[in-house]
Amino acid sequence: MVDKDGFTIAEAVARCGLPESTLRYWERIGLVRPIERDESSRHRRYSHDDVATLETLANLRAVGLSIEDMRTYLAGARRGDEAAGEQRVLFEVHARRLADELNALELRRRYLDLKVQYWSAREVGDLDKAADVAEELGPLIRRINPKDTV
Amino acid sequence: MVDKDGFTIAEAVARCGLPESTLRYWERIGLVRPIERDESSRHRRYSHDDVATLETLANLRAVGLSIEDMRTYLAGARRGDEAAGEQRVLFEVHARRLADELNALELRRRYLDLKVQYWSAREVGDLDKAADVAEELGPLIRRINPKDTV
DNA sequence: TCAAGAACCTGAACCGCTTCAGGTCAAGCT
DNA sequence: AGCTTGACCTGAAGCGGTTCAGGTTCTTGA
Repeated sequence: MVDKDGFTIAEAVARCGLPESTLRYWERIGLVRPIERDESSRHRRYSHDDVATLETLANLRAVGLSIEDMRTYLAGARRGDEAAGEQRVLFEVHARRLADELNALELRRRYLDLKVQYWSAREVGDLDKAADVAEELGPLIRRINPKDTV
Repeated sequence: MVDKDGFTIAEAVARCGLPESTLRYWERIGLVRPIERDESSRHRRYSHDDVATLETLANLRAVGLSIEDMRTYLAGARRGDEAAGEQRVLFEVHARRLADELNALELRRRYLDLKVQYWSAREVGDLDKAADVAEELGPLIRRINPKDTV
């Protein structure tokens, strides 16, 4: 703890919650600008600013933005109010996508619950119940995977 | 429509809803057994059984099973009642995982909604509202990404 | 019957990372 | 000074597919 003029990669990881490998990868592909290096060791030294960016990107990734969308967002954030409309649209699109995913996920959870019940019934040899559950599965499957017509 | 002793890959796709590329990929890695070929053209001909397996796998993939889990499942399904306990556990694990994902997704949706509100406020120059929304974002971010301490 | 276009084929490259192998560097113990 | 341990480095390969390039084969309609 001598100079303290930058965070090590481990410290950056502790702050943004992303794996080291991802930090290196994002730098490699130019999503974040090249990180300064310690003169002697050539190890990365993250600035406060770098870490703030990573924190934001971590959230954006968590909600499902693609690399390209994150690039777009960063560019828009740099332009400020001028790009506010585009930023709003970007987030609206993803909010919408997430709402859809939420519905799909709820169905899938029900499907898995039924699968548990089905194999549970077979486990204890209750074939009547197994048949009942299998019948419940049919209509659900069609809603999960509409192409599945069986 | 001469012989009708098997489905073409396009027909299989229509039934299971998976992309062609995935069908070829799963065959390549041995998740599904090698599909019979038409003698003259070498094109794949899927049996009824093949298609039924693909339909099931499509559902399992949709709910998030890994390739390895799907292999395990197929092996268990072949063993029948004897493996019922293992199958139940497999599905319980995934049902649990999905329930957790559902909670996380709900939080993320709220995060995106706030992001929309934030940029919407900036778009119309309502800085007070933008600041209010930004303040609401803080605690939410900590719940989405606990490592994010800013 | 022959040419065009659709459907299919394979192998390789790409995506967004993660993992692994093999090597460098800094700090602490002996 | 030498040695170990741990953090860090790079480049390459792996994962689960998807996409693309380049080449057959099937179908169809003029």
